[in-house]
This record gives sequence, structure tokens and C-alpha cells, in this order.
Amino acid sequence: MVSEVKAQLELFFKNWFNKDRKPRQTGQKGLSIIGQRNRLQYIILGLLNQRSQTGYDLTKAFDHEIGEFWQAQHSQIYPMLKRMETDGEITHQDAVTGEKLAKKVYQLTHKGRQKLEAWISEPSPELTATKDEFILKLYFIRSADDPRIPAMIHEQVTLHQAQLDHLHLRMATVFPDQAAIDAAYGHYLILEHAIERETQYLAWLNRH
Amino acid sequence: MVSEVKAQLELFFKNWFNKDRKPRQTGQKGLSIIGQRNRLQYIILGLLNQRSQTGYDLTKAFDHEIGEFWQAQHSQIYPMLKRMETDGEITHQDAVTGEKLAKKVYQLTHKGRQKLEAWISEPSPELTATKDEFILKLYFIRSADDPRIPAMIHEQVTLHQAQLDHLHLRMATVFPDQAAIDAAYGHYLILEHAIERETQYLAWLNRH
DNA sequence: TTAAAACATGTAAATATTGACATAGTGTAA
DNA sequence: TTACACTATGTCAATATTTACATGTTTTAA
Repeated sequence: MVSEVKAQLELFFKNWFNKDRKPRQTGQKGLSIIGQRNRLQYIILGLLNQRSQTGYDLTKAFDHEIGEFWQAQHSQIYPMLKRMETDGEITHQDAVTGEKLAKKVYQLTHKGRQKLEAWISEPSPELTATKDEFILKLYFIRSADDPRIPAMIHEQVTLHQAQLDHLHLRMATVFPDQAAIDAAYGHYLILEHAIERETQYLAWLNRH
Repeated sequence: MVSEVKAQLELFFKNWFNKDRKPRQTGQKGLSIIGQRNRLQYIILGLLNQRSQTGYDLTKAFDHEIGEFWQAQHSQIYPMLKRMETDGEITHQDAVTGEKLAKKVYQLTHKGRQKLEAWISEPSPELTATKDEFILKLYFIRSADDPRIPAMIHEQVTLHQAQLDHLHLRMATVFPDQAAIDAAYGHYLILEHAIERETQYLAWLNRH
């Protein structure tokens, strides 16, 4: 179903769609450049645009700030930072914590900021699969009387309730007043969205 | 946030968590076996358990049936089928369409069916990131007055409305009566879930 | 009748992502 | 004072996933 909607949307966005992809150059000497979409670089650009920070800080951000919507390990982040610096999108200053714990504080360059803005301004006509393992398992259960269903549902209620509690807590701490919302409106919107999504998920679970 | 909930859940599921992972055997002669989770094999097992089918049929199923929850291209499916057959989880019969269009109809073995049931019976204590590119872009927009927001929202409304229409259509055609629901209860549940999810997403979009 | 879409199966090359390995300094609480 | 959690940065190996390359048959609609 996803591909059908996608095909439909391609009509509207054909100038943007596939925009970033360069053809593979089989049988030629030069290295072929760029295959997949590399969204990670844009997310890093966006995070660094909020404030200069280290690879370690970015790793934590993927865990605590945007883990609902993208995940990345430090083993993916550090090489990406190196590559982005080579490409001139970011630079770093060396800094030290305590006596001698070295760290690299990265920030955007002009080129990086432009790349970020260009990405944000692009259409996003793709529906990505959710990859919810529980949902897939459920899909394969034929009978409403299957004895495994109650425990499976209960496990997910525990999981998603914990997640929802966590999101509520973040909302209360990160956005205590209107000023906080005005200062990071997009962040507020996606947290609100995540809360609504978990609330709906739980309501659906509890109904069954 | 995801990792925190995960850590919390690990207390409850520690016997299952990491269950499938075997340690890498650095510095030893034998090949190290198994790294990532390989959920694709289980999904293929589940699809083949519903009915015997070809790699081509499976590819379409990922597009039309479960594309909301997992995606896979034929270039990933055919090699996986080969591997699963080598592992004794599935077998195939050769068949022909028309005069000479060869195809391979795959079905589960006893071992494959057991593996499928074992997977379904396992806990699913992991929250996976949604990877919604639009949401990420929104996260990086600071101001509620940003001039790009209306067009971005409108684009997503179009996209998700098309998806929701498609899901409604599928619900009406696949589950016209209670008998159809009883015959594929899990399928019914996840379609219901997908519809609710898109409905909520649209309501949120339309509110902003 | 013929062109396009759909059926059908593969491989190759590249990038993406994960998990483990590896090392070292810092802050803190028992 | 010492162990543990956390800060901090990297690499390596394996698997996962995507995109393009490649080929041939069958069905369907203009």
C-alpha cells in the first residue's frame, strides 16, 4: 500500500523525488558516489544547529531527545562527523574536560547550515514502515481465541505505558510554560505528537 | 528516552533479551555467526504460513499487506529464501505459469513452523524508532511563525489522507463481514490499528 | 498486433546500522 | 580510597537494506 501512495505522490513531487541519488557508474574507474539517502547527516546538522556539541552529546540526543523518531549509535555518529567535517559542513574546536579529557565540539559551517535549510525545505513524500515487531507477530495470529494474545497485549501495555509516562514527564520538564514552547516550537509539536500516538496505541491495546 | 524504557523492561525480560545474539569470536578461526536480529526471516515464515507462495508474491505482500509495518525489496527476499531453504526452514516446488515461465512456490517445513511459533511466543520488549522524516524536519524548526510550516503540513495531510483512504478501502474489501474477521483476526487488528494511527496523525496535522 | 504492465527471478555494489572491541579520563558516593 | 557510573572517542566486523543491473515470460488494453 505504501508504494501505491508513493506512486501517487510522485506525480506531485517528481522534481524532488530521487533528487539526491546519483547513478552508479558501473564499469568506470571513478568511485561511484552516494547510494542511500543518508538522513543521519541532516539530523546531525539539525542538532548542531540548535547548539554546538560533541559526538557524545549527539549520541545522548539520539537516546533522549529524538529516539522516538531516529536512532543512531556512537559507532555511526563519530565516523559521520569525520566525513561531514571533510565535506566542509561542520568544523570542530578541541576542548578539555577537567585536566585532560579531550573532546571535540562541533558546529555548523555556512555550507552546513545551507544544506540543513535545503533539506528542511524539500518535500517529504515518503511513508516509512514502522517496524513494530509486536504488530507483525499479531498479524500472524489467525484466531481471536489464540491463548497467547492476552500476555502479548499485556506486555505491550506495560511497555507503552512506561513510554507514555516518560513522554509526559519530558513534556512537563522541557515545556513548563509558553515561553519554552515559543523557543522550540517544532520540538513541542513532535513531543505532543508522540504523546498522542502513544495514547492512541494504549487505548487500542486496552480495548483488546 | 527509548533506551531508558528499554533498560527498565530488561529487568522483566532479561532471559529473553539478547537471546538470539551470539558473541563475536574475535581472533578465532571459526566464522563468527549472527549479528543483527534478522526479523525478515520470521516475517517470511509468517507469510508462508498463511499460504505457500513465490518470492514474487512475498514481495507484493510487503508492498500491499504489511508495508505499514515492514518493507523489503525482492533483492533482499530472494537471497533470504535461498538461505532459509538451506537452513531447512522452508522448501519449494517448481511450477510454471503459461508455457514456460518458471516459478518457485515456497512452503514451511516443520522446523520453519516451529521457528515461527517460537518467535511469536517471545516477548517483544523493544520500541523501535519511527523514522518519520517530516517529524524530524519539524523538530528542527524553532519558530511557530516559520513560513515553511503551512506547506509542510499540507503536504503531509495529502500524504496521510491518501494513506488513510487506502486503508479504509482495504478494510472494506478484505473484511466485509464477521467471518472474514474471524478467519484472520490478527490481520484485522493491525489494519484497525493502522487506521486509528493515521486518523490520529491527520487530526494532529489538521489542528496545526 | 503491439506496446505496456505485470509476472518472475536473480545478482552486484554501495551504503546503513548494529554490536562488540578498545581505551582513557572524571565525578561521586559508599 | 576505591569502585562504579559516566564522559569521551574511536575502530572493526558483520549483517541489513537499498538501488541499480540484468533477463525473460505472460497478460491486458489500446
